[in-house]
Amino acid sequence: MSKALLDDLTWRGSIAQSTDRAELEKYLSSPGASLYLGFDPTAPSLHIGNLVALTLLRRFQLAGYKPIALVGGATGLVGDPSGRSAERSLNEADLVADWVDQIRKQLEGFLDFTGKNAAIMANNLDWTAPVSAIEFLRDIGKHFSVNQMLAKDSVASRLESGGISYTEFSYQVMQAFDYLELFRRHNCALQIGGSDQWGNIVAGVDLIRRVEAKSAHALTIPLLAKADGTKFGKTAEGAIWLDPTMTSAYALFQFFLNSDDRDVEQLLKTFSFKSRSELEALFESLKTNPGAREAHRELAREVTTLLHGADQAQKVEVAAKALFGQGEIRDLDIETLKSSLAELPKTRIKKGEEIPSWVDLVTSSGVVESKSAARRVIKEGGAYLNNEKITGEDFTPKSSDLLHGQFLLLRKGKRDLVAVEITD
RNA sequence: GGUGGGUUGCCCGAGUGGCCAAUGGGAGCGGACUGUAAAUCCGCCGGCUUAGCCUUCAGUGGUUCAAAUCCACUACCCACCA
Repeated sequence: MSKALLDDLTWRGSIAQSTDRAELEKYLSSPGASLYLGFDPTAPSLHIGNLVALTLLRRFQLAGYKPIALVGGATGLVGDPSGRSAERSLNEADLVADWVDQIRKQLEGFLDFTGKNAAIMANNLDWTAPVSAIEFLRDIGKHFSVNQMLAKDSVASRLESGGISYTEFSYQVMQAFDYLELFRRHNCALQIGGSDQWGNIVAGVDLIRRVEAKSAHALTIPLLAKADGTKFGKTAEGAIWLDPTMTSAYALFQFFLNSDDRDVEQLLKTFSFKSRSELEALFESLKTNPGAREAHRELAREVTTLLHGADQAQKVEVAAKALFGQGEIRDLDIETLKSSLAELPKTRIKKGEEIPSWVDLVTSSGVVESKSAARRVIKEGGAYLNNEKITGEDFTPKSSDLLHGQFLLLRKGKRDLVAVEITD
């Protein structure tokens, strides 16, 4: 069981580093083995990058292990220096508390809290807040060597680039304390995380060995690297969020559908719960018939379904098909059109008001930043009304251009769509 | 504390009185090709009531017909010296 899982993870490229593999297998073979993964509240939602490790946690639960999802109500107040070239600015405590709630809800949707290996939700503020500074320094701090702390990547790189505050320097101790606490409370002896968390995780492994004289384990998953060298999950508009009010299901679907061919295999291995043979069939299709983008579509479909449900996933896929239409947009019946446009950003015009000129319409739709930019795009042939290229600057849409008398579909370039709706 | 250097458009970085909305590169955007991909090629890339006008080169004030470029002060950064 444990070996099969680890072999599968290895095939997926989901193991960056681990503590002794044989020992880890042994632990995973023991009854009731559990593992934990922590997230700090640094925003009101998790983002797609967080989903990498979260997916891994879910795999473990599906394989029969007990997952513990930890939200860093305490560590989020301090700030993790890992992967950061400069000091973080501290967030207000009540803001962080609010984010903890939001993230907790997202995590709850991702794991199963029933059954014999029901997931556990934890917040490190629960055990960190009651500890006094003196207790912390005597009981925990005493087990840490500053020499070793300084050697950690997260600290060493910061010492070279402008320094680090005592606050962030202490972060690894707090995370180690978390691991110790979960070890004590739930007998949890495996912590997983992104590969940037290795240093923080082994700090906990060391602490458990020193305090409890027991061995605990660490497993990290590689940070996703894109073929073009840019960071996964970031777009020009910002991060891809799991919260549908921050990144719509439609945008999420499009994000994955538009993946670089070279990245699709790794993305499927990372996020998909399909079997190895199913995935290999998709990789084959990617090679032999890349234009069909079957693998991209499955990827987009599966992630969207996982995060927003099958209904939503189905809807946005149908919408995308209709809007990028093989078919004629005017032929869509009103219901299909309406539900498709519902997935897009919207601009409204009051009924009875004149339809603005083409330049103004493109500007107010928000696909460009200024009128000058709108003029440029129009002149360059990048502005489309109802999927038809319109290059005339002095053009003004007429009421006969309205789809079903109340909608216009604007497009900038190949994929930037906006709906214009005439409202009462 | 002393001396010297720097602060330019999203980023890097040229420009040392007019020809500067400002060279070049990157990012971004549009087009062509294709597959809502990549690569490549072409174009764009401060704003506006767009053949013209307006506002930008850390900030403030000054010199000049004319300043990103000269002067003064302020703020921040860097280097060498103590």
